[in-house]
Amino acid sequence: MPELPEVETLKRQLQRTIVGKKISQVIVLREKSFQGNPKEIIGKKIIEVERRAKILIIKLTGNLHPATYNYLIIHLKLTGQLIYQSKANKHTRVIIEFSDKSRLYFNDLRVFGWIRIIKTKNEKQKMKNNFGPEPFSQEFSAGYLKNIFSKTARAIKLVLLDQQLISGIGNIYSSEALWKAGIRPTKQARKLSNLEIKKLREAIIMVLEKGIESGGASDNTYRQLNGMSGQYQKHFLVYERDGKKCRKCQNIIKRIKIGGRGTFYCPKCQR
DNA sequence: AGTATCCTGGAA
DNA sequence: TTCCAGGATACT
Repeated sequence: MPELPEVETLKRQLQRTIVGKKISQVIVLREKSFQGNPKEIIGKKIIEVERRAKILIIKLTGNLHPATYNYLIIHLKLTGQLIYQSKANKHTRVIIEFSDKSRLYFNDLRVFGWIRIIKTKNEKQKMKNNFGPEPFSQEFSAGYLKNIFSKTARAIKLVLLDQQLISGIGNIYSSEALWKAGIRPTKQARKLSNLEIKKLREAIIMVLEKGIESGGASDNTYRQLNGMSGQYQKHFLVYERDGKKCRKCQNIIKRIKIGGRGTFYCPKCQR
């Protein structure tokens, strides 16, 4: 579930909570959830926390030259949670303990998520370069979208989910943005008009901003760093509203599948 | 471009 | 008991 707004919420909360702390212990309860040797990060301090697409990057002190750093890369995938000062439950996969005895719990019901150690800035940069532009960046312009859309016959919904083309949009916010822009999710990307592209770009930025303001969407497993739910699910425009009335035109919202993913739209006002 | 797959648990 | 789920990738 965690998409850009959910991961950004955690990034901001981690930044003001764990920066400066020293890792004293790493407990791996499920091998698959931690890639690399957990002993390698013991004794290291958290320098800063950043986000790229749906990934968290925690910068750590290195152990050789002062200018070398290590990085912890975290992908929450569908059901990952990062909770600070909680206690373990049956879905806890990794516990990171700091020297002040406070703890960060990585819970992940479906075990698709992971934590990974990256040892060089170069490797981190390479990882970051695999993603398309961030929606809040200058690069994410109508011109850029027009260019990538023109090259594909895929449905617009699938293009929005493609992390190599655009960073951070997942199943929830793609449905939300397409509804706001009045575009049918099945429409071929290359067939969008300039006006539709402009509207879609603005809609994407607006729904992601609203998501961040709401602390993310917690209709299911997502939680903020303190364990509390996000609130965006209370503001869903179309997502999970199948069978209900469209908020714009009162028509009934439909649910279909695109690329195997549940997709919600209004047949009347999304063309 | 479409489907299976990694896992677990809740809903149907 | 079967079906389905917010991500991403490896297949055909």
